[in-house]
Amino acid sequence: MNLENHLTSIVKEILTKHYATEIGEKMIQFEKTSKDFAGDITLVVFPLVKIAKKSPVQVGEEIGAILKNEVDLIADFNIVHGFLNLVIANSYWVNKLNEIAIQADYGSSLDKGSRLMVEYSSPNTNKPLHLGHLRNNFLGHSVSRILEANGHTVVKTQIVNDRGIHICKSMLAWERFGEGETPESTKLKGDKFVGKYYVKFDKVLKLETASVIANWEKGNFDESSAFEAEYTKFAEAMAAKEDEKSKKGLADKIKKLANNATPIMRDVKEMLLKWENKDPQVYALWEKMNAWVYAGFADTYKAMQVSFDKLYYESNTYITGKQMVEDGLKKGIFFQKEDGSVWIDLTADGLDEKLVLRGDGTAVYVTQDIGTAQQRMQDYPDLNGIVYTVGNEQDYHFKVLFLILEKLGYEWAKNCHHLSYGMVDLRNDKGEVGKMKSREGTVVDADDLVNEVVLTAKEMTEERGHIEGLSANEKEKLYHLIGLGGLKYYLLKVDPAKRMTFNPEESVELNGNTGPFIQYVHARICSLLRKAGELDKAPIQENVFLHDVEREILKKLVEYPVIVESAGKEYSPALIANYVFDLGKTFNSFWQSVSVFKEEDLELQRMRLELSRNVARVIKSAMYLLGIDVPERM
RNA sequence: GGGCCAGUAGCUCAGCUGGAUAGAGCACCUCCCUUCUAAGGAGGCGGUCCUAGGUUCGAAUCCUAGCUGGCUCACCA
Repeated sequence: MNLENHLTSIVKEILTKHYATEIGEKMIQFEKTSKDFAGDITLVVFPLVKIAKKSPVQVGEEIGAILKNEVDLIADFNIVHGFLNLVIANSYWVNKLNEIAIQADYGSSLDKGSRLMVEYSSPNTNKPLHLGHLRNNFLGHSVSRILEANGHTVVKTQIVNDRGIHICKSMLAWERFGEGETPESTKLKGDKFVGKYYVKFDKVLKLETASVIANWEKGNFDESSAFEAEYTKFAEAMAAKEDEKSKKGLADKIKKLANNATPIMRDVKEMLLKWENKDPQVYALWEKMNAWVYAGFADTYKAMQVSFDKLYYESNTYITGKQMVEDGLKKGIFFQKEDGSVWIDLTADGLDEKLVLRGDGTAVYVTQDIGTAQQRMQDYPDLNGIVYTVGNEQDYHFKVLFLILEKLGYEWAKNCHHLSYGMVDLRNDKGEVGKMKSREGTVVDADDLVNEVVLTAKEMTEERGHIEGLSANEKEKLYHLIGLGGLKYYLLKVDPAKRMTFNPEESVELNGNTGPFIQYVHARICSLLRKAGELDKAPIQENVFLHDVEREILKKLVEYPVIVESAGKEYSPALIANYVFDLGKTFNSFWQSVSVFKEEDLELQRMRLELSRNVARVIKSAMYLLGIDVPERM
């Protein structure tokens, strides 16, 4: 039982007896003692003032005296305003250290949880991974480990977005403009190679769109008569508007219309249709280009040190989705419009009507998501829920998806959770903050960034010169461990729900609230333990003297399992990151002010080594939950 | 326009199930390596917690209204 619960029941009993009236648990509020005052835990006396009918200070004095007298655990107390600060006996903390020291997986829950699936990454196979994917991958990977630490069995997965109009775009561009070149012939990484053709398609599309609009403006609708009526409507509305915002909105609508009227768009739609009909030529092209992309992704995932247990492919699950939509249509859950498109009406739930199948019968995004969920449940019958690590621009999408699954009658729909995270903004040289835009070339490529942080780690480490004696191979591993650890920590320390600003200099920083700072604490402790040699495993005597900073460290160690639990409940690696930084900082303060080997009292020396050893264990464990390795020297 | 999210130090962020004088890191300024790794430590400077009301013994935290920024409401994914 933790200290707070333990004290709550004791205090409740004593006060009920003393004041001869029932004291509710809600009236007994504990909180951490402010570091400006002596004490380990603080009772807020305000709620008790009414019952005792005395001033807060008097009530505090009274209760403090009773507790000190009757409870061994409480060594001393002091009152500041309405706060009763309690000093817990040293022996309590020392015994806690002895308990922690013999627990194998300290911090992990002993309860058997359920089986969960965590989806993350889920890239499109038409362009390389970028900074946004890094946040996604690190989050998903870390949350998987945090859930495991909470007793769950986790299946790490992704849905590979390997089909759809966007994939056909790079295929068409390569077929038309590629002249047979390959990743091998160009020495480009496969994902980068395919991404190049996606960009090429976009360029051609823009040119064609511009020419379509130019024709329309001249009243020339030869090949796009179907668009004439709609265009005229928008154009007239635009001429009537005065303000820039409305004008721009209408201009965008015209652009979208013109997009769809371009020859290249018509061709790519035809290609998608062919693909869904398994046209052999289109299918072979698709397989070839996807293979290039997967080879590229594999390298990136390896460098990022993330992994998956099971992969799902949209190209496979969208069929299940389509079948489910057809079944749902028969059951009356969906309805069909005149043009053959299929919809679901969610207006009764405060949402809109939502398309689930296009007029030409092809699947949309949500169609395959429905199928994917169903397939996962079939593959893992004991699966209790799915966690989707996807950016917050899709909040609405997941509301819709979960609601559709519920309406289709799936019980497990209510256990699905959208782990929504904010986008990563960039800060440019001028200090302006903005989104990544591929058009402006401000997309931060995942491979480039990983290479850069590793290189910085190498330079910094060589400068320090702490690692003489390591082999070249060991050194390379260390640079990777430090660089990547720094990057992961940088992206994980922020609350997932919040959008964050990416600052290139800060992401490779080694001082302050950073991954390497924490890794360094671990390396220092390892150095200390190497010098100490074999430790005596006997429990520490409970009457040893404790410095304030040592008590602080012990309090933090005791807190660790609570942090792991709330990180699991909130799907938040940031809680772990902040905790472990705080632990490291406190330990550094101890390191600086308290010597281990100069201490003449051997029991004290033993306690300090044991304390240090367990700090290192918790750091290693917490960093593992973040997906970060810690070195023994750096 | 409807819905969702956010606004805390010069910058990046904690704190938000109401509690003490609102905390870290970076940046800037002082000190501390003959001592277990200075990728460190000790201290200083720095705040209308977006604004205005309200609830409360007590509000950065809860409620209401407004302001600012973002996302979303596609036969895109």
